[in-house]
Amino acid sequence: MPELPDVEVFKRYVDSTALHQTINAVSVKSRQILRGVSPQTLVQKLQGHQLASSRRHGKLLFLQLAEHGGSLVLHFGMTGFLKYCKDGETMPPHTRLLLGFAYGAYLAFDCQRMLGEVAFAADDRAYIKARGLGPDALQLEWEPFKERMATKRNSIKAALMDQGLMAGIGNIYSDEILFQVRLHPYTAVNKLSEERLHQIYKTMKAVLVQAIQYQVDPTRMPQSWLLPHRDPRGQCPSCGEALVRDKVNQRSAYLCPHCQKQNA
DNA sequence: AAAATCACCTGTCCGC
DNA sequence: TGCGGACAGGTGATTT
Repeated sequence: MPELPDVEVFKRYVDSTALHQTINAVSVKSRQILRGVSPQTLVQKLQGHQLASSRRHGKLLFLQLAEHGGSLVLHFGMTGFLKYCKDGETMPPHTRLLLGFAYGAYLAFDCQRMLGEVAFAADDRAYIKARGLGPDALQLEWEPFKERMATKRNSIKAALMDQGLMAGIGNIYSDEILFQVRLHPYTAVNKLSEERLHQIYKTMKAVLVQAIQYQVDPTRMPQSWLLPHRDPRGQCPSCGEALVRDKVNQRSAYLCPHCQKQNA
């Protein structure tokens, strides 16, 4: 679930629910998801403070404390999500971190597979740099996009998902972008014309922006998109041919063998 | 230096 | 019905 559009939806969810409330309880349910911070330190940094603002970079969500107090950093792995629970609502089943607010509400970070991470950053920019992340995919301009792609020789799908090149795109949305530009995921980046690369860039932006507008819900997305059909038994919404599941970088890549030819 | 491979977790679904 | 294995929208460390 949690690629750039998903995390953006999480950000807006937090913005509309959990900001500007004093945190009066911090509960680490699974130490294992903490990255580079002890439970004690996390409690000390958060307890008695408020989440003042939020910022997303790629798939990372920074929940910023007021007055240079640093940020709680959330990475959602493959199964992470947030749930703001009002008084009486039960927390989700795999809650790993729980922030309790006044009046009984709380914010739960649920992460079934434990591949998510909770960290603390004194400085967001420094943290992003230390993690080796490239620019956010929605902030990246065409020229730097082109220059960064020019250093790559591997497949276009792997390049789109390379978080060091740019941050935010994962397996699902790389498939969607490549479907919409009718390009085979194996295609080598250095075989692409500048014109083709520009199409990819424009499509990437459009897909990410629209996915957020659709609340990352495939049932709201146009039937002409790949996502609503991205299933082993799915059919291409353009030509009706059966979709194929292939492997790129150990990940499942869905594509239409008729519409997405290499060298096209 | 970049690209491929494996490892890390939990839960579900598929095929024999 | 039962069980092993593949698979799931993540990344990091290690090897090539």
